[in-house]
Amino acid sequence: MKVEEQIAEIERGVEEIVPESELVERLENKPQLRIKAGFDPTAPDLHLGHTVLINKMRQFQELGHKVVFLIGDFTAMIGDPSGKSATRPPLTREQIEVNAATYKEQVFKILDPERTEVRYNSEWFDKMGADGMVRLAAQHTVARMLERDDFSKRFKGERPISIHEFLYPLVQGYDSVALKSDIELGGTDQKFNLLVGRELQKREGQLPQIILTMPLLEGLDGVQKMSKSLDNTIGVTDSANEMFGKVMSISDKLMWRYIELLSFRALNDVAKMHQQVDDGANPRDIKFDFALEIVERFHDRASAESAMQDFMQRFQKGGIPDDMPDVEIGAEKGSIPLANLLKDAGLCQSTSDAMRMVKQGAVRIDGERVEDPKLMINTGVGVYQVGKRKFARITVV
RNA sequence: GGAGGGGUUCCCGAGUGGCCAAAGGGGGCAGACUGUAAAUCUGCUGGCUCUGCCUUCGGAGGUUCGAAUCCUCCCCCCUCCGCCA
Repeated sequence: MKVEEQIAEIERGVEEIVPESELVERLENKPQLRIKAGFDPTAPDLHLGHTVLINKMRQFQELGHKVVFLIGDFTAMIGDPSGKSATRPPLTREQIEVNAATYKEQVFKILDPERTEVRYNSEWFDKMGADGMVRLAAQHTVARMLERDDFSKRFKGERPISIHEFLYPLVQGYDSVALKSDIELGGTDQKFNLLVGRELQKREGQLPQIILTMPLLEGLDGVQKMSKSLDNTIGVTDSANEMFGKVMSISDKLMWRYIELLSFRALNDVAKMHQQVDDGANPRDIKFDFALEIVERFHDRASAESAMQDFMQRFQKGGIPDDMPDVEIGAEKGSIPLANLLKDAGLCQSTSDAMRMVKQGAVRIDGERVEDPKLMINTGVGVYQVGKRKFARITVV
């Protein structure tokens, strides 16, 4: 593929390329580039936000380049200070290994294993030793470190910065030296760390990597970045039904952002979708297509279609889903008040909550709305529903 | 070390003796409507054996008929000054 064509593909969705001129040059001179992207195995689960970067890696693979999936098992022990004011608790070796294994498994749903090199940065750091670390630390000045926004804010604000936090960018930068990367991908919050990599490579006499930053994906709320702690994620291990529903729940506006960063559809396809909506098409149908694409990526086509069927059944027709949890609840006197039953079955958080739900008209038994929370339920089976999303087949014994 | 400010329900944040399970906002949930778990509107949002009762406002005591609100001690956070350099 011609360099100009590659550039157009590479720029898709990207926040910033530093410096762009070098990218052109590098592509012209070297047919297969080494693309590095590092991940700290600090949390066990990946979500769609993480996949923005992985999608970009895949794109490079499709253009014929070599991707290095770097697992920061050494770095995980430091904890990335980017944008943070608090220190993370250190992880044990075992936790890191478990997380890393999960990452690999998930990531290859997107990446081509043939064109991926999986590396661990403990490979070189375990051997480096204290003297090596000191030499590395000598490569950078405190003044340069303090150029970083979060550090300088903390410094000016007289908040603590631990010495080891200064090491993080250096360590990440050294990874680029060890891997001889041509390009490093990262989120916009990683820009400083990525630039340190360039710096260190220059000092080592290597051609400095070009850095390419990707935006941080907004979470389901549409405002804050997708993050487990904000509980606004779509996890790559979410069930097909859950994933489909979550995609359908994003607003019509946010949908375009997701499509831009997560869909593999060609750019002119996306332009067509915009046109269709402008011409009066229902954005819901665009979302259906997109949800199918995403669910298929992490499950398979059949599950995606069945998730769509289930979604329509439940929300468009107000029907009852095919599979739901079966619960058995014991009633000591042969009957049990409805509110208590709902709590015991896990459909409501507390009996007070159950009372509220019933009063608000959210509870149905076998499709019939009930209004009395104190209704005594006798032994037998029934399909209980709280709201549109929570169902259980409850057997009272 | 000195002076001051602050810790409130999931989060932010009001409340300075009773009308406070605690304003307002956010988030969440539910209902209506719809084109979807979009948007919009409305309601709910500590627990329970639920027209009543119980527990909650950093912690422990105390004053009072009655305390998130007053007093005492303790813990934690922030600001300014000093010490140090």
